[in-house]
Amino acid sequence: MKKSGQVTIKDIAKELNISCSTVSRALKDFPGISPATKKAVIELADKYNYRPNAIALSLRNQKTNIIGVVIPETVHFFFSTVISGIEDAAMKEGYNVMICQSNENYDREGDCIDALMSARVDGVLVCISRETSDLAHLQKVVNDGTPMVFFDRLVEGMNASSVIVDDYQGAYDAVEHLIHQNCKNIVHLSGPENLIIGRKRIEGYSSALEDNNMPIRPEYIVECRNGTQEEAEAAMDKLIASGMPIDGVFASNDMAAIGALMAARKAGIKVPEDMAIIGYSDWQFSRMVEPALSSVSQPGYEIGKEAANLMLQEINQKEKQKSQIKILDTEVIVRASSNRNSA
Amino acid sequence: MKKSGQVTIKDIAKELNISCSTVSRALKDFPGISPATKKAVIELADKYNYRPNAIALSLRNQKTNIIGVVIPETVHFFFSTVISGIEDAAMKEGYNVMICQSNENYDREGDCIDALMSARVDGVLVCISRETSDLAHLQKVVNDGTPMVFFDRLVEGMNASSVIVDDYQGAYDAVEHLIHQNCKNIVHLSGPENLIIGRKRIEGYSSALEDNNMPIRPEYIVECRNGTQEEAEAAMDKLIASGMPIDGVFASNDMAAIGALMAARKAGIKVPEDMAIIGYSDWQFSRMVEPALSSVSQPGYEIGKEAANLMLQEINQKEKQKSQIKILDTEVIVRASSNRNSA
DNA sequence: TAGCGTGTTTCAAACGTTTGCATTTGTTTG
DNA sequence: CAAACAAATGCAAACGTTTGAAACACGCTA
Repeated sequence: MKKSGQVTIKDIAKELNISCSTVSRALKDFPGISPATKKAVIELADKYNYRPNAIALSLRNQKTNIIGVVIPETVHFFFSTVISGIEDAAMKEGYNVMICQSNENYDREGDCIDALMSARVDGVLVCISRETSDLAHLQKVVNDGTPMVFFDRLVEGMNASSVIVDDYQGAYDAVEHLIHQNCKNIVHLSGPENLIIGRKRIEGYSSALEDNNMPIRPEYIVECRNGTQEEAEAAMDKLIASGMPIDGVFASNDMAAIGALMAARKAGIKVPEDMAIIGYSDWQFSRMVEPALSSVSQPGYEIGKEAANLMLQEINQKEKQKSQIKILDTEVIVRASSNRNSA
Repeated sequence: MKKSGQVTIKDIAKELNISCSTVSRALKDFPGISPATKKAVIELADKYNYRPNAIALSLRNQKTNIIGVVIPETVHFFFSTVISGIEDAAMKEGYNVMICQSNENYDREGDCIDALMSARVDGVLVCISRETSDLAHLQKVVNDGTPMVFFDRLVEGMNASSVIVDDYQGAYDAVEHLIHQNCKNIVHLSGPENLIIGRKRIEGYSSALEDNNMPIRPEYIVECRNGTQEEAEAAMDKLIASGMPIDGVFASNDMAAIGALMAARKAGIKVPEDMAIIGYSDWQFSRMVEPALSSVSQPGYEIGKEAANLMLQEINQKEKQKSQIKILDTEVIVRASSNRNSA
């Protein structure tokens, strides 16, 4: 018996006075091992709770069966849902997942990448941080021949696949919904504009107005970089105070939408009667606020699952395929905050 | 130049016509390497973006610098907050984190443990699933000499430390708060009773009543195993329909509290005037419902941080210390749903 | 010239596993 | 009885890194 640590093939070999090769083959049910030996090995392995050393295997096979994930924050409902999807898809194929959070910080994103590359993960799934515009650290990854897949936030000009939602269409649908609710002056609380995701939503917002013969007013597009409730609330306070006849708000995330809700409440503006509000992401709490918040739902779990599967596919084929973009559909969830029909 | 994959010490050695040992020592700034060699090695390593192979290091050092985490679900606000705390504490000490979610499932918890042990993580942090009562799979971990620390959900009878919140006190404080709000008939929507955590809350609930000379009525303690809104709502529907004069609810989690809120709303019972409600965990959305939900806040980030630090401490000392239990304080956050003073 | 010291470098083993090839055993056949 | 064969097992190298010990080249002294 060993004093500490897990048993190895060596330990078993020594105890049975046979060689490592034999033990290895016995455990994998190779032909050419006598039934007696096989039995003895398996019994001992079982008794000592033998588990193959994944480290040694990784070194020999040049393959860790780990996929790395770089994510802005784990603590957001959407992202943790994505992780859940990744986890399930990976585990199903015998892969483990190593997660690093960048905290939306460029430098830390670099550290995460370094750590994962050092760990020799078989591939990395990344959702770039808000701060990231220089892609050198990511370019190194593909240069080293490590598969990479982006999720949620599209990254262009790089030979890597992406799994995203149709942000343009989601925004378009949300704004059109507001128009159908008879909104005439719709404000867009936008996300950071350096993310393609944010620009797509602005485009969707603009197109929906255009297609419905409504003017696009630049002063109605307000950037909320951090996407916090406070930020959005302050922005709305200002808009309301300015006397603009706002009767609709499309926020680029649910926190911002709640901020708008709070601002409206403070100003005595009735939601949805005087102002219809819709958010983005359909966070868990969205249905619980009063009035329940309409939102554009993004299929977080599916994004994670699709991204992981795309990754596994790339890992398993030797030749690098052309990178692809997988676009998942969003869905407008109409709740009380924008529903004037039943009001 | 290599065709693919990351460069190794060998590649550098070959290109400079020196031995691996020299390269290794040059990179670590060992004495006894000529300045010229040192310079050449470092330059080449830099040029090729050399990163030490953590796998090889792990194998040699018998140490992976990875800590494993087994968590019921990543997609809950509380748990993702814990993960965030673990991540930060680990990263600060140069450790990576490998996360497996058990989905509150016993078998899958076993698979997670197996995967992590196979990966030879230096220690595991675990929050056992609701289903877990047999501890054999965890016992194997400590038998193998791998440090283990439990968090959030206490596990007794095992030589491992735990980081938990003072659930007894949290429940006690919550119930006493309701009593101070003049509640006379307080219901407890309890969690699953096989978790110590659930029992502690029942004890806290009971003690608070006792200490205030109020009767403990078994029919006022209703188990909500799954902790979902629907389950709690149904339970409350039944209690309300039975005609019991309930004027206070202490729920063992915020979802259940929301369920109670919904049931009250349906029944035309005013909150907090006719019924004061307080939840547990202080989820992010708790402050956003209407009326804003009172709750017992648990320091998720601190739990993660403390657990990780305890783990790192255990990893770094050769001799196994006596295991300890670290208890973090909860805090009653009073909001509209239980505040009758300003109402 | 042998001996010594110093500064620089290489050798070899180890970590745990797999696997092509070689070797050992035991049995059968010509 | 020797040769041929099959069955069972062992050897050794490889994956990338570190590190104690050994080796080398040099100049200096006795």
